[in-house]
Amino acid sequence: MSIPKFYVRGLVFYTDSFMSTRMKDIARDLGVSVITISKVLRNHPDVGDETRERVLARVKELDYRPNLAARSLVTGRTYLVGLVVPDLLHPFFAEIARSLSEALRTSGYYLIVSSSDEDPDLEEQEINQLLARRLDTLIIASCRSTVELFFRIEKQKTPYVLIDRTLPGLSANFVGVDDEGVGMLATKHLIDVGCKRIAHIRGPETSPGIRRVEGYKRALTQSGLKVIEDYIITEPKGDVETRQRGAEAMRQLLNLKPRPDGIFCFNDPMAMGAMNYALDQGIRIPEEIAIIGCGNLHYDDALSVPLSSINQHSRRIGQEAARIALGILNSKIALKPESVIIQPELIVRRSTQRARTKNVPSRAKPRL
Amino acid sequence: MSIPKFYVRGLVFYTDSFMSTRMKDIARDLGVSVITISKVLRNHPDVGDETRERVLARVKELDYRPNLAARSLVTGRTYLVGLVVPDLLHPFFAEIARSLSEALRTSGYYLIVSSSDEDPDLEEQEINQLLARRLDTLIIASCRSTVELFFRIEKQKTPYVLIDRTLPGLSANFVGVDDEGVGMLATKHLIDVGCKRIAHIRGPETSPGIRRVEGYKRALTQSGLKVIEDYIITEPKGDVETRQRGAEAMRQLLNLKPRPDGIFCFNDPMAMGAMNYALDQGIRIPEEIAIIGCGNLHYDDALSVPLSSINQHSRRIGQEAARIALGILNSKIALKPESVIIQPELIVRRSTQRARTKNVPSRAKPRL
DNA sequence: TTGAAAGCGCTACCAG
DNA sequence: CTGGTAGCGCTTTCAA
Repeated sequence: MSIPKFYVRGLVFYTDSFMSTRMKDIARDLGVSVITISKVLRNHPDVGDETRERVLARVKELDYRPNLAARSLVTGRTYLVGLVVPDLLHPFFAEIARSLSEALRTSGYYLIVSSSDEDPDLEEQEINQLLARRLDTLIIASCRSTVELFFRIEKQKTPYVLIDRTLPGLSANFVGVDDEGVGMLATKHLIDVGCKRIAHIRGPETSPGIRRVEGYKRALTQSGLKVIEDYIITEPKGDVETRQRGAEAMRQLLNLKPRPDGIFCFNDPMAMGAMNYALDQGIRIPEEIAIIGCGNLHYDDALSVPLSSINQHSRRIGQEAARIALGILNSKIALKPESVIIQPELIVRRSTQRARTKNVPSRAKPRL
Repeated sequence: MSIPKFYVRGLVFYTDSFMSTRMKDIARDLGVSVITISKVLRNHPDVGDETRERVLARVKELDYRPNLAARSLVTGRTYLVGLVVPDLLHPFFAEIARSLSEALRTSGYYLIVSSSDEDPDLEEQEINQLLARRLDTLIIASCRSTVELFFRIEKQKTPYVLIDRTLPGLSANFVGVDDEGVGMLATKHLIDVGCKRIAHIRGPETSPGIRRVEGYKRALTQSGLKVIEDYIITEPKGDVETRQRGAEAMRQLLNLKPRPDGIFCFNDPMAMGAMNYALDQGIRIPEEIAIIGCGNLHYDDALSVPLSSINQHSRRIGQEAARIALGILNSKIALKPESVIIQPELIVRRSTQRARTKNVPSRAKPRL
């Protein structure tokens, strides 16, 4: 790189390579100013028709695209929204990523995704990176248990929306399902189908894990059933490697006396793991043990025993998060934090369909 | 914004808000030059220990992070890699995204993902965006059938790696499975378990779809079986809404006389759809019809009839793509395009386990 | 309708 | 070891 700059530029012009085109090059070619090019590219009205035509022609010819990093530097906007999730492979988050990306794209925003692997330190690193890149908004399904990081985000004036998980003591934009409702809905359903000894394989110490347990307990209490702590199995990393954890939890539950006859699992993969383990032990589902999960994943109805579940409406979570994010970005004034709580929906399949059923909502449609 | 700039900056200093910190601010506070700050932040050795300490202290105190957009503008590097896939929800691509992101992160690169929804025009738009952002590399599972777009990428001097799908007439970096091998492996397996009339629900007109058909035909021919065109069902968008398509294809196949007794499906969701439809019609699997898919998705062994499949090693695809991308980024000279062809692996489960089995490789491990 | 001047926040280069 | 000068590619403001 000891070649003087102007010489390099000279080469560009003749060899059509090495460095990429800039507005300056087009301006020189056409004998107009850089500003004019800039205006044309942003559809600014202050340009004569003929000039505009000529510019567009040359832009097309060179397949020119303005450098967005340079633009960002001036405008302070990156048109980039960051999404931080614990695990992209988890269909729940993949679906959110998908709907979010779709919704943002129509407004010209792009999504940059990162995975925290359910590790609070990694999450912090990722968020630091995203902050350094000056993203316009962050959308976060956080695995942190303290609010300090979020205060730091606020200090940088980067708007953010929490999804799926809230933090106590944090007044922020939030979109998620009513998790206590999830716990109640699932547990009440097990009670309705005649289960007497209902266990819960719970999730991690994030808000969904905590609230679903609360809902579970509340449903039991309301129906006059006792909460038995042995029936609550804790699986620390609820959204990672869940099938093995579900199986292990089921192993523990099967050793209890009396054995539970209904299990509400934190999520579907966990329920799948638990169910397979039980089936492998020769236990009949739902006759001996009824099982319900959460997430309503798309393969639930193709399982060896189709799995009852709670629909969390992940698609809507992404859409609502996008709506809030765009609202903030289009508003010149600071908006009050908004909370969108989505109501869960019970989906009944065979894994909870027992003889003594009463009060069961209409069946899920036959598969396909 | 009619407040004079210096006044605004003055406010910053006292109110700790409104605009974000810059190197200039820290330099002023400490009475050193901006350059010194920059050097400290990039671990440049040319800084005295005491100065370095003071800078780091202030940086920490202010929770300062350099503006990466500004840095990019100077260095010409964004430390951003773009991934373009047809569908993030598809576990195959989600897994690739995951492993890719993991591998890149350890070298300081970040991943920006976009979904093309299996739409060539959308894919082009997405790629244009990514090019405008001057990403350091692009990783693309393309749904395009012409190479013109890729020549344009090459003109911008943006290195790229194709994954999963190649294009005829394009000499580019590529990582993917040996798709003809996939077709042969699956079809041969069906032949080995005694199937005589083997159908194929094929994928789209991208290289995996095309090559798998070729492998299917070749396996038939090699075993002295005739290729019957009616037994090949075409499903245009193979990686989108696949279950419905699988079911529909199965409906067509069941109407044929004689009915096929073995089906190789382009991917697992399609196989799931096909299998469920057949089961709902009262057909016994694998006794009446054996089914094999491709992808070896994580729920395959929990299905009502556990699904035989071909493992495509998506994790490795991500890792290899990352390796190639990093190789390009760390090399000062232009490298020759590299091709990594991963060998597929047969996973046998119940959906192809028939009485007349011969020559069947060892069973998949019992679930969990 | 057009464009000159100024500057976004940072780093490369080279002189001291 | 330190820092001044110059400039990355673009937009903003305002004058012509």
